Amino acid sequence: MKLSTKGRYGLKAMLDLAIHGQNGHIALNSIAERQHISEYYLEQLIAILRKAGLVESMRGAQGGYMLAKPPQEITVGDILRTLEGSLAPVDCVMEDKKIECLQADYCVTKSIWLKIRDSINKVVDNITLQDLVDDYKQAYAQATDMYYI
Amino acid sequence: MKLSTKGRYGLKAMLDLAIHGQNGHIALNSIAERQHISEYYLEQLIAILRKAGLVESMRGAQGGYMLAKPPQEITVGDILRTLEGSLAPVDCVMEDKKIECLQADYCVTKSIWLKIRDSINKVVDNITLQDLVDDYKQAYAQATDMYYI
DNA sequence: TTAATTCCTACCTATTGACTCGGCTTTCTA
DNA sequence: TAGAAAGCCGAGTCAATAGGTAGGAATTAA
Repeated sequence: MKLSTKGRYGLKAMLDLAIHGQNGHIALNSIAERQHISEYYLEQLIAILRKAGLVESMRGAQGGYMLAKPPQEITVGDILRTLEGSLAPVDCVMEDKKIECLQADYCVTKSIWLKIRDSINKVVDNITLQDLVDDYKQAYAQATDMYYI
Repeated sequence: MKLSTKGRYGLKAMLDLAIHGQNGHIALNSIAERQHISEYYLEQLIAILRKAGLVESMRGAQGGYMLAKPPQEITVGDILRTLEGSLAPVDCVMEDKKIECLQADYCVTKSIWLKIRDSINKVVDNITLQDLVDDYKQAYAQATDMYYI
């Protein structure tokens, strides 16, 4: 029941963009450096976020990435589900599942998995990037660098 | 963020014991057969549950397993945490973690992970095996077999 | 034109999940 | 008291996945 680095790194990168990318694009390598993430690996993660419409890119010199929407319109849930897939604890209660379980009507544990899924979604859908930016600014009122996310 | 088969199979086995093991011990192979789980694999899982004090065993002919406590005193959380470890989404908020994260005071995402962990625990700690037995009996009022857990 | 940057695809490697197996020990029962 | 029926234990296997590397093509500002 662990989140992978995809979700954690991706959230770090998005928060980095929310903090440092208010005007103009940010190069991937500067995000990777600040957040101590492999640049090559982050490249793959941010491609997923781009295809999901959460970040915008600009190619070429002075290019980079920025948030596609204001940070108060991007939730932690958007980011985590984009990178991790459904946060359901078992496949049978994934939001986007194709095949309905034949035993669903008789299954007594399905309700447990549903409750877990919904409680996780409730948490992550009620925290926006702006909330995290605010927390960050409060914690670092006098600091200059952001290492700790 | 998926539960492994350890947690799912273990819960199935415990529910099987709660339903079929009211008087006397149940042989592992009969649980495995009813629940469609590899007997050899289940052996390893039930060993963990035994060491955690959730089931009791009896060796030798006519031996087997039974719940160590009444089903209303065993929660889904007890079972899942025994088999999966902490249900925390990241290591830094595991209940039993040894090393305190040095950046904990400054970390803005830690509060997210804590909320997720606590919301999962709240769900699973408030469902007992007896609750599941009741659900099962209601769903199967007229059925004889239990395949679907 | 060139340097900086994203985009895309393929590849690698260690770890883990999910079993499988063999042999030993214990205990009931005939 | 022998033998069958169970649990106990440790090792081995195999495929999938996580996490990361790498190379080169395309794009764009200066």
